[in-house]
Amino acid sequence: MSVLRFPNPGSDISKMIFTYIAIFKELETKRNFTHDDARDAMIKYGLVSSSGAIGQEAVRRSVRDDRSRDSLYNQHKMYSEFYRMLGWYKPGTMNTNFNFTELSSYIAKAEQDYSKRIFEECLLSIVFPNPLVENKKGNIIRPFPFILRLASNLEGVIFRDELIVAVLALQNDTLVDIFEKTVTYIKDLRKNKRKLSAELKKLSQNTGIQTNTLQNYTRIPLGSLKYTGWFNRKTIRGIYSAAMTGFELTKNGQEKTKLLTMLKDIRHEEIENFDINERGSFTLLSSFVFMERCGYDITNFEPIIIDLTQKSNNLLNHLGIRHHSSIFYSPYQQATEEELNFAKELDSKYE
DNA sequence: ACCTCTCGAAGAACATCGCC
DNA sequence: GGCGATGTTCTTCGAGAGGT
Repeated sequence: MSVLRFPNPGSDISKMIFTYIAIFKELETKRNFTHDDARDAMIKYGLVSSSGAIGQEAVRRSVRDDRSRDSLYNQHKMYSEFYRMLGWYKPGTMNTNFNFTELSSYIAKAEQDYSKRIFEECLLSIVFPNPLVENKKGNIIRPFPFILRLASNLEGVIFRDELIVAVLALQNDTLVDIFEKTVTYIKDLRKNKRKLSAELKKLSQNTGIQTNTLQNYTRIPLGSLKYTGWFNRKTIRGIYSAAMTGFELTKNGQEKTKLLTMLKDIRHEEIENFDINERGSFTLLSSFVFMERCGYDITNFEPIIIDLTQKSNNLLNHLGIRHHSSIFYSPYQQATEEELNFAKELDSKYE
């Protein structure tokens, strides 16, 4: 039994995006930038504080001999975990330095609306396992589509602690009937609040993780549900015995859920046995689909897309994909370095 | 080969505020 | 007045660098 862990740098998503753009602007040309480099960029824009101070004073107060106790260092460390999940950072030469992914320039240079759409797509594409973030626990899950689907099958509402016991604690979301089982599980919990609390406590005991900490894990997920406008946070009465803060699907969220049902959720494991020509072509193809879903016009690339579809034909058939628009796969978050390099080279040949 | 020590990743907790 | 959200700070642990 293990729990999917999200870092807890905060829950203000727009700030995290703004921070990313600031870091990108400062370090765009730097290869293998470190936590300290990024910290300096954050400081420059007044985006972090430490011990009640900002700017260089914050740096001064934050620095410890033991780096693991350095608060600003830790802040960026947690940001970096999330950016990696989103496919915005990729590992550099070491575990402690980073490079920007292809997406970075789109995010930083995009109009406000585009950066939000890119965030949404990346959020939906967060999936474990993946090559960017190690997850030692081994949970297999694409959490956000699962959450949307759950809510829409449960009176349009989901609660924080349900998210922990039913989603973060889920071991494998690809098992047959797992979705239906999870719905039933939550319906049963909803008979009374004590049952939910008991489940949370049980999970805490089984995993050795404090309930406090488990709740820390939900900050980014819940912040994201709000930021995207898929959910509203409000006091919900009538589901549990007492009134409780919950998250209610908006019209926006309902539409997104519906859209997702038409897509084929692809995990890297399903394609890893194909040869690199197929995988590389598919990687490039999926990047066009990804950008289109972010709102970019790709009609000019139609001939390339047709060619790539042919080149990855076996793979697409294997997945049961008839048209590229149903591909639900983020190359920035799921593809290996080998596949990305192949795709890049292929792309340059088309120009 | 084994030992030691450092450091970063991961994990946990504290502090405070606002709201029901 | 208690709960939840959030920003911030503190703790644990194991990998691996470097010494013997």
